[in-house]
Amino acid sequence: MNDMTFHAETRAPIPQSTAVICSRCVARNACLPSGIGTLDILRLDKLVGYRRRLARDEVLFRKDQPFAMIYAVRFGHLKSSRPDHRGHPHVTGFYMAGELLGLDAIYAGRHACTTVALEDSEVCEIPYSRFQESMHESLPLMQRFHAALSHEIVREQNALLHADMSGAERLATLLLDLSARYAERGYSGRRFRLRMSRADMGNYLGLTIESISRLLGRFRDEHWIALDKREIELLDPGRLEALLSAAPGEPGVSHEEE
Amino acid sequence: MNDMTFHAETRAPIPQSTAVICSRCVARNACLPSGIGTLDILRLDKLVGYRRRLARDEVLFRKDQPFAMIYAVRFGHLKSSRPDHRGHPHVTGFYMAGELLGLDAIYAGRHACTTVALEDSEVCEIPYSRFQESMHESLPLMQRFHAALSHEIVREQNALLHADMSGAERLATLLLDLSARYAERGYSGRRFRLRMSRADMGNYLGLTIESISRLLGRFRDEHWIALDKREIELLDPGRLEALLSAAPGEPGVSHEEE
DNA sequence: CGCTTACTTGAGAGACTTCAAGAGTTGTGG
DNA sequence: CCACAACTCTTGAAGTCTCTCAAGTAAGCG
Repeated sequence: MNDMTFHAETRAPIPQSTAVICSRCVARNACLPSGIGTLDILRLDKLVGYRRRLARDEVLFRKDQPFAMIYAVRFGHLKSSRPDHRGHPHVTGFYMAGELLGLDAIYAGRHACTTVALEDSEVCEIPYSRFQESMHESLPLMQRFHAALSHEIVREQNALLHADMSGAERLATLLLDLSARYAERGYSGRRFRLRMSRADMGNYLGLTIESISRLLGRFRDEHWIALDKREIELLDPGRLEALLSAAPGEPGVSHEEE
Repeated sequence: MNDMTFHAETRAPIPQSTAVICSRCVARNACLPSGIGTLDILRLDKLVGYRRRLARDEVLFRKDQPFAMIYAVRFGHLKSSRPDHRGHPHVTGFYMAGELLGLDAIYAGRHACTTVALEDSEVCEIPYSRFQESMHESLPLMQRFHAALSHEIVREQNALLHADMSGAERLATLLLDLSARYAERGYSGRRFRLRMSRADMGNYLGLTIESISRLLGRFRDEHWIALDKREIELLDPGRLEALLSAAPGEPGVSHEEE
């Protein structure tokens, strides 16, 4: 449960940059090094010379800032948000070890969202222009990056499916998504800590904080989850999945087509 | 109004493949050739040797099909959809001239959505492996492609902001988005034809067909739009934008931050 | 230990959905 | 070329879900 926790005695002045080696990174299997050869990992090592520590609530980059770096999460958790049409911030995603940040900035040359640390975290800085040169030299590296970009598109599409889901379904989706991502990283997908506030969850899912609270309470009462503050245990993941697959009166058959 | 209309006498047997020249394509400014040099456009020409015609309702590719090509829309309109957690298809986007299709397939090597033509349309086929080789040779081409991928991420994020919007706001967003994309392409952003059914609009926005119908009716009654079947004219785009920027009792100031 | 922040819980209001029916379009075959 | 069938869209009424408003409790931080 206390897996990915990072204890910082100080919160303000934190060492800024230290050398890093991808091939030994705990996040390597979820990150750019995944699936590429030793030679290309060495290339990454030279590229990713520095990492950056962030205290909780510290901003990694702000919307509209000029784009220069992409970032890979080493440990900790971050959230991205961008103003909606009303100017209110809307959470667009949560990020954990191995995931890439800043990809949405390539298009316009400026960051499309603001990203802050949900807890003390560390990210690798990858200068984008040098990264481009490396990709130009290494086809596998380029392919790996394209896959990462494509993956991000698919993830956004998944989030898009929330549109006509009920509150319970949306919350179940988030819990199962987090669970799967922890499991992918070798952590428990059954017990984990919700790094974000109820407000962030609600904002991300398009629900109010009160609805989140009530839904979590309902899930707890149904014994689908156990809950203690932000510690959560999925007692019956199957029921959560069932929430999604079967609608009232509908079989869970996957018939697509328009 | 009849701008992008394509008349096909026959609907079943359609010529499948013809040579194409990017530098003369009407969609070039919205497509891959945009912003790259003449030399690289020639490179694209050699790459994009063939195009494919689609009759209305014809499937371009299906979810889970092996990924081999990306596609660029020459003319016409298409929609992508993927099954939601209930197995019902959910529209993930509408595509028009110059836009790229199939980007979400790079990650898994299989298409993540099913894409069909909303009307008679034509797309360019770009063999992905050969495209990769070209990008490996040409840095500008690679950069252009990264921008396209990043753009797609931003677009998905925009759609994601729908989460806590009212039905009226969602519909206004779609109408203004379509309007802007037509304007970008040199067509009227004020009068255009809705290529998709009310059902598709509702599905995309997470609303029922009845809600779409009622909302369009309300917009018409308020004289914000004129409507005749699927022909629409934005009589007062400012009011539609106002719907989005100012919430009941809220100034439209853009204060971000968590 | 007191204040701020995070979360929980309750009651009423509003928005969208669901169910149901009807009108308008489009396409096809006689 | 018209008539019927299928499909798309519109409109109405009741129901449900989530939001809004309002306290109140618990936890974290100085």
